[in-house]
Amino acid sequence: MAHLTPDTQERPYAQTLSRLRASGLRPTRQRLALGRLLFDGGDRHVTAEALHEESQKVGVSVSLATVYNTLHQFTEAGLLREVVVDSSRTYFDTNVDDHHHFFFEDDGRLMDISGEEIGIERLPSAPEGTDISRVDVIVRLQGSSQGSSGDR
Amino acid sequence: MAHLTPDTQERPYAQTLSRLRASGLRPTRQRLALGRLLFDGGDRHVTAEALHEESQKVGVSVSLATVYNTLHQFTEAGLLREVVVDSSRTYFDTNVDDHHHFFFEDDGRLMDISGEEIGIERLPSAPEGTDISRVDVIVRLQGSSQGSSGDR
DNA sequence: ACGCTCTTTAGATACTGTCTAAATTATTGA
DNA sequence: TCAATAATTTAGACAGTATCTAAAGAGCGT
Repeated sequence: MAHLTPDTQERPYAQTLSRLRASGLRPTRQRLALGRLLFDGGDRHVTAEALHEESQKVGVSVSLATVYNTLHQFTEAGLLREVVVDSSRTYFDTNVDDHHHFFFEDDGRLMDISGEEIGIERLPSAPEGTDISRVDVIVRLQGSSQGSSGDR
Repeated sequence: MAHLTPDTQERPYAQTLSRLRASGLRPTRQRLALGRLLFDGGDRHVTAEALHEESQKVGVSVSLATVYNTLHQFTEAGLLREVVVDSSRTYFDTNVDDHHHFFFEDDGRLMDISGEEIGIERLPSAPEGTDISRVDVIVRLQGSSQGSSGDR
């Protein structure tokens, strides 16, 4: 539990660099830049499009295809987790610990619910021949009256 | 609880007809046909594409646009529920009671988990200014070794 | 049957995401 | 350091799901 090393301030790419190495991914300019955006400064929920835009704003030129590639590679490497809450967008979560989500239906935002904050009892056993790969709990919310961050 | 009137055999469209009337939707040929496919014979999980194909197989000509329209209208009317488990497809569930789902990741099938079979404790309260519209629990499964019904 | 309104429809359009083949970049060994 | 090799990036084509448009068709009250 608890977050990993946040030596963020000092050597910006150190964290991402070691993660890439551990996953056998070459530390390219693009992956380092995206990794920095993703992993520096707390948990995040991003879509490919959003991350792509963000990287452009920060002045890093990365193609959309690479953003998709990278997000999937990071996911395979266990650095990210896919969250399915909206059938038109795929979200990636930098928090890969056991946890669940609030989903603000009004503006498409996600918020973590830590694994301890929620409990499931009487989970039925998996059908013959299958194994449970994950249990997702999504608490859908409506009526957000805060015109906060993410716009649409 | 328990399912609603299954006088299915006798007057095939009676059930759909009354549902349409109750929702203020005109009982058109298309809606009746789709309603029959959906509501006769137990709970179902369908995608728009699948329902479209199915209607063609049964010899009912319905455009894809109409299938989408109808599924959404039925959902608004509370006759169907949308289930989000896969970011590339939208599933519609004819079971609108409180319940959850098994999702077979291998073949994209869904299976209901009744509301009683699962229990949630310690649900965190909704953030300021929001209300919980629904809580979805998705139990993702892998390794189905049964080449049963739905193929892909 | 008439007319008003709701529905349906084909086809265009939008959008997310993937694929391809060529150019670029990282890595390795000399 | 340099070239050879392999991984990576990229633009643009492509695929799939879903929506939109405007015109034709069908239900319903009178």
